[in-house]
Amino acid sequence: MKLYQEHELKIYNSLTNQKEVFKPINEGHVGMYVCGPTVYSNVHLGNVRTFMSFDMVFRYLKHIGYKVRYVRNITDVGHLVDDAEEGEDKIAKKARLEQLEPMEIVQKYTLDFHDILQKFNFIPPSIEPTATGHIIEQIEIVKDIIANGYGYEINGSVYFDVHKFNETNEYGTLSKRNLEDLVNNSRELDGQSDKKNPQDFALWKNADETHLMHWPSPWGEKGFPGWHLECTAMSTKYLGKKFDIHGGGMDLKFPHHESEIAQNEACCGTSPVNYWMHANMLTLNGKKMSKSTDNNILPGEIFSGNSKHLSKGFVPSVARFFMMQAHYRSILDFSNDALLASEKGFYKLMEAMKTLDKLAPVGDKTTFNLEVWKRNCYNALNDDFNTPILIADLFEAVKFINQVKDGKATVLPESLAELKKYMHAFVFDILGLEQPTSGSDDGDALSGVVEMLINMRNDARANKDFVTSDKIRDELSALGIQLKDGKEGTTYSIA
RNA sequence: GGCGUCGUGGCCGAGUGGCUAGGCAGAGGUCUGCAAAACCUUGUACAGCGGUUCGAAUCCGCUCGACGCCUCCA
Repeated sequence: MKLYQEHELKIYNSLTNQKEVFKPINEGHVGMYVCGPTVYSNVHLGNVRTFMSFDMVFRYLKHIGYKVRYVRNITDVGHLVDDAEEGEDKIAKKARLEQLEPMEIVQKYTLDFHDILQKFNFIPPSIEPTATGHIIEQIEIVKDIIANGYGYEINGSVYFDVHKFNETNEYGTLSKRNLEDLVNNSRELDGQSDKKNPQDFALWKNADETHLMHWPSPWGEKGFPGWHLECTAMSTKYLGKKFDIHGGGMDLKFPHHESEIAQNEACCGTSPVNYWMHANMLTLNGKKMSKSTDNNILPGEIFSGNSKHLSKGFVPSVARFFMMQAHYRSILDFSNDALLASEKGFYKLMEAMKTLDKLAPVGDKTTFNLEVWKRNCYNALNDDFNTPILIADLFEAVKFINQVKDGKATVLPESLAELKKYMHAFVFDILGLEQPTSGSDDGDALSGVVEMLINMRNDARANKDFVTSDKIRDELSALGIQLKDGKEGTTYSIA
């Protein structure tokens, strides 16, 4: 089902720094890899934004008819705390600090990660492989890289020879750096290194006595893989030596993604990815989030409102809507005020969706150009997934829906069905928003009680007993139930 | 120090060589017993200074400012 074939999907490719028409390697299929979290602490909000952007990409690709294999890994070993020789594995360090087995840490934070993403209404990826589950594949790749002359072994560790690689290939194509600059601008790192050059990176590390996670390899009894290696191993295994889309946060461009390219070229003879996509950072009150300076907020704190940065809690879809109102390649600043404004807009949209579901066709023509509107929506998404523009178009439809409700516009049955179909697709399927649960759905006791009070209030109003009617309205309002008097009678919503 | 991104109306946030972004807030109106909601009307923004152009907020240069990466981070 190619819904809008005549308007091609364009993706901004970080490799070329321009928008390119998307052409998958295999017609009708898309392979997409996104670097997942290192599960050594609670997933943080910026991380969520990145994954949310790709969740939307995943949703849209599926919507326009692609069969998508979406791989998002879990890094559960190998991510060093720093790049110096004394660097410690993040998982291992946390395990030591919390006095837990490394795999307990991994389990704890993997559960947290899944819990948070589920609350944000993410669609799970097709495959969610772990680094520890692919040690053999990683060792094989290291062997290939050594065999091809781009890796060297020293004291049980194996490093990637960036300088050697640069003689035959080009290192730095993605991050637009050249090796010479890297050499000249490398910071001096403390600690002596086995590396030939500071630019080299670890493929396999020898594990010392204190290391809890280790595996046997051709280079020693105890060792563990380097961070960049897992993504090469897992993307190659599940998507092939060359695949369509690779995503991740902007900050992974260098060195992580750059190294992935080098590894892939070194072991497979080809650059791994056709379209590199990088999501931009989320700042908090204008500054980068950082755990060390407490300019930081956890996703769970948004829901509870239990943060000094927030005046109240917000349902997950509000945060999702807020993020979708910005383009994924723009820096987005998270703040209480911005969230409050988004919340209002979000509920306006959700109210319109409820209205739409109940709307009946009226009149002998449709006073809204559905075709143009639909095309605008698809054009927005096809233009590098421009969700802010899509949302602006959605509000055009909201206006129309409310006008029909108020008898100021008309809609034919087929147009209404079409509008419902596409509004649902855009709002729920693609943006991934969710209608907040409220008691206004029929059936439960609360709605019966509210209906009863509405009837009592309307009786009072009919008798001009406004003291009573206002009392009912005000007290319901205090309980978070807001009454709305419309032409068709009184409705209500629960905050 | 090197590389890069960005600076839009009260706020958030798109876009762009000439044509309405949108949301929130504000103002006026319709509706209402009064509200709320909804609807209608309303805002002549694009850091500063030069340059290119018939025309620039959009292209170029410089200045100032913010931010990011270069070092674990999405």
